Amino acid sequence: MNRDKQTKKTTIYDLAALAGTSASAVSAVLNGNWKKRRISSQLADKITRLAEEQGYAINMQASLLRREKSKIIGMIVPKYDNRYFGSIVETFESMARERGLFPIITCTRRDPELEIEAARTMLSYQVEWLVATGATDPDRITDICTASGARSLNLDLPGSRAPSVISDNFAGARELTRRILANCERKLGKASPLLFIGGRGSDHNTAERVRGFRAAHAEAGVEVDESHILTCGYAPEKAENALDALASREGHLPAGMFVNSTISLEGVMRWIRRSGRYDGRPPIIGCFDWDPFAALLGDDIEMVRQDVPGMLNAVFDIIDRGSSQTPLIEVPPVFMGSLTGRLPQHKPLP
Amino acid sequence: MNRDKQTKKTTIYDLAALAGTSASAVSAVLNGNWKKRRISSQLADKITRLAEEQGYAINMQASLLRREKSKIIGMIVPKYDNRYFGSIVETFESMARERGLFPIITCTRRDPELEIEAARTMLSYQVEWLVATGATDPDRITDICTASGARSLNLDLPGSRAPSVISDNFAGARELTRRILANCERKLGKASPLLFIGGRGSDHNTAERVRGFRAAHAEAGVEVDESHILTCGYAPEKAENALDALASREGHLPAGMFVNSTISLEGVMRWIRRSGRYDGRPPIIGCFDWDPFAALLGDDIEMVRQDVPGMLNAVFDIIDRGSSQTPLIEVPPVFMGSLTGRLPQHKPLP
DNA sequence: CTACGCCGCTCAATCGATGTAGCAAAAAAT
DNA sequence: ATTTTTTGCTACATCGATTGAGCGGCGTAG
Repeated sequence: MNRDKQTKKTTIYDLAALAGTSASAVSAVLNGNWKKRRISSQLADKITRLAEEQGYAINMQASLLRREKSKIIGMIVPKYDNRYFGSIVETFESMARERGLFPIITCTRRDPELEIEAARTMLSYQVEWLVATGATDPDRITDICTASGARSLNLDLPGSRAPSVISDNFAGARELTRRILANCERKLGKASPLLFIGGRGSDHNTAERVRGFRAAHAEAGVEVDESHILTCGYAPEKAENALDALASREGHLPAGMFVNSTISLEGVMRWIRRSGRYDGRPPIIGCFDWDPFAALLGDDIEMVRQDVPGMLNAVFDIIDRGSSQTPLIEVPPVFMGSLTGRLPQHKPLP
Repeated sequence: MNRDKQTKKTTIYDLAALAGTSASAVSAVLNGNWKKRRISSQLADKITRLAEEQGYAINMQASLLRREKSKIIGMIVPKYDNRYFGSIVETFESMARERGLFPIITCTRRDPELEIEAARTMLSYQVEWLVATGATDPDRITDICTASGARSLNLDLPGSRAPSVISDNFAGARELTRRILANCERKLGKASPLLFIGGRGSDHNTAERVRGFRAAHAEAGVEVDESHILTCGYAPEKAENALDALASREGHLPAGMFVNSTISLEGVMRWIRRSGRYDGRPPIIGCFDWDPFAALLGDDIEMVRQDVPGMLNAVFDIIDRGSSQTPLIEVPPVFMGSLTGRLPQHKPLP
């Protein structure tokens, strides 16, 4: 066990040699159960000091190989480039760390292949839990995890074989639509049917939001124009193209819009600027998602903010309890003005 | 080596038993060097098929413990909540994966303690490289890495003991300032000294940007007002507070502003709305950083976009070459209109 | 004076994958 | 027919940390 200072890393065997003791003692001291193993505090101190001096860092690979629990928790996310997912990832990381778990996160760029590959890779690293955020095929991921003895959990988009935590898309969308309709009425004298743009028609969230959109129209006695429901996908360009197509086939454009995400809103805003079709009388806009700058764009653009801390509290509740049911938890989103407060923080551990 | 189907994971020993062969053969087949080890293709096929059937996933902890290289690459970032860092992380991940490296990323919330702790944790996981993004004390991280035989590399903020890849802050800020001054002149008839807001006076980037800011003023023959250089920190609230303080002590506010990041811009925009001090004649704004919505805010808010793909190309050039010099690489940022194109993608591997 | 227990530690097996060394059988060379 | 080479595989040590079992020595009770 002779090692060059620079090249090789210090191991417990090196420390044992230096301290004139055994590797077991060093291990026991450094992982904190030296009391249980009846190591004297003199020896403990000596070993601790030596470890410090030598800049010892445990080899997790070795440690995890031996232990039964890895304390690693994985998350896959579609993108990092908006506030919603950014905030999910940041909150997830700090809540995981609070619990002594090591978070590993991977961005799958909305690529179904990559989602599966990422899940497999994470299982190779022995994750105990995998949180699949906005996954295209959550049940597939659940199956892969189950086969490897890991637990999985869906966030943002629900699956049927693992617990799912999502926004209350129906109620959120209904309330958002109400507000846009009210703004229309206030500004234009009367409520007129809105445009729905963005999202995939096939995904649960978009379907629920369309349902809320319809419900609010029905309440207000306004008839929905079916050709104005444009679930064209999430990318900004897709929204732009959809609007181009709509504008070229219709002379009259809707006075108000329900935009299904900030990603789509990016395309919508660009199109409004570029096309000049709304010059003078900008459309009344509501967006299912929040962004600090987007919130400042119009005079009163309505934004629903998904309650990220609330959703992650629910996620970690499930993890902490380790329950094996598969509930669908719907967290109400929050309505907030552009200049007012912030979301509550996630609740710290007791 | 008898295992319950559900609870325990399949290992190469299980597969060996099923195939009636040895663990070495299984290992050789599954990691692809069975030709070299002279395993017959019949056996290889059989093992591959069995692995597939059993849903075998390699135990990376065991594999990495045995191998000399981990192929793990770490990155620490201050925040996920803006486009700059989001894009850095996303590009980093995909470039790492292209090279067969496994990226692990941690967000340190601009907390110096957490930076160090995160670095140590990553070293425990045997990272071969650690990219410290926007670190408060990059050299400390370099030292910790060196002590463990890992390489490190600074991104966004430079250090002195490891290679650093940063934006060309001086030239970028000078050009941005020129443009803001030109916009002032165009709109107001004459160029007047600008306000500089955001960033930490102590950090390299802010210092360089202030230098560029001064250089452009000097070129234009405009004198800088020293009391209008507000390096108040990055958080939105800090910018708001600084503007409050400025407004309460001065009657006349600057006609134009150089905002040091989108984070600070968030506070600046909120303040402008809230205070009403600029009603009617909004300030001419330039921002050192880019955000799609912020770009749409004013009529022509100037934004410099840091060349993230370019910076990460430089980062991975260093990693690929494995050179041990410590250069400071300054990547020119890009000026782009709010409605025009996108940054070039990172260059794929040959 | 023996017996029993506690203290403070060490030994050695183990986790799963890897790779070197080596072995038996078949094929090729002499 | 014997030697050499090649083929196709197995045995075993190894990576570093963990942990159950166990072992001397000392103190104390009987």
